[in-house]
Amino acid sequence: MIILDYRDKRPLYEQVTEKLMLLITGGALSPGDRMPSVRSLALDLSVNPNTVQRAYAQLEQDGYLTTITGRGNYVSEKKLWQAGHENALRTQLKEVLEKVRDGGLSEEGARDCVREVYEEQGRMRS
Amino acid sequence: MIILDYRDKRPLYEQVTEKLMLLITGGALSPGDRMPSVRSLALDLSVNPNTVQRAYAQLEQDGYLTTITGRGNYVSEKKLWQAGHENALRTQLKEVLEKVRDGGLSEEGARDCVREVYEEQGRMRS
DNA sequence: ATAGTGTATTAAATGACTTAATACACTTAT
DNA sequence: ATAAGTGTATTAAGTCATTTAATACACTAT
Repeated sequence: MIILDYRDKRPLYEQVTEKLMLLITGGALSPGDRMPSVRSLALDLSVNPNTVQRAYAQLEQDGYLTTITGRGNYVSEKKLWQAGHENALRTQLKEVLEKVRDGGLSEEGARDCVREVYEEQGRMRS
Repeated sequence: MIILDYRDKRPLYEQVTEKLMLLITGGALSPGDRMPSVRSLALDLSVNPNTVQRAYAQLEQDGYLTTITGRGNYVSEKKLWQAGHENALRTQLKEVLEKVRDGGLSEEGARDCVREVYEEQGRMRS
């Protein structure tokens, strides 16, 4: 379900959080779907239950999951995370744009990057 | 000369490296200019000399500084870092673009962000 | 010679992350 | 009711990168 990258400098719980989020927003997991239990996912990833717990807690905080004690974690309705997700993406992009803009990259240069990256997506679909 | 942000999660040496780099690429420091000594900058920033040394070493590695043992660190000629700098900015931007693209942000959404951020720059100039 | 450079090394302190071992309350199925 | 499986919380220990501290050495300029 998930593959962890131990060369990545980011903490494990952050990787788990991000990958699960992508499975949800990408539609691989649908609203109402039950998530694997904290313990079982920890076993799958060869990771401590606390680490998975931390990821689940973050995902619930951000509206992607709804937790029911004793039952499990369930993917939330789209309306609960859609807006926040879109906003987070834009904020993330803008922060880097401000950084590279201050670093001297021209608006044209930035547009080039956008074009290249989204052309790349086109190739992936074919 | 530099103000450190202790709320920033990134290590100090990384902040110092980035800020000095911006002073160089931004033209506040010109090729040939002598940098403050490792010890004096460390005093200025209330930071350990090792931390400054690490920043200087990174800047030399990336071509922004030329080090002469016993004399000091000097801002390198533009040709030594110009290309690498431009490339680093593009790579940095592209990595985030791929991330938000995979997260579901449309190409139009990305273009909006570019427009907004560079409009912001226009306002700063006035 | 003396003072100021960059550089290197070793030791200790700090803090975030991770693992480990439990424990408890709740829900479901038997 | 009992047992198994949930989420949740706590405490302790270990790991690792970062940072500080204290030196030491080679080089350069005055």
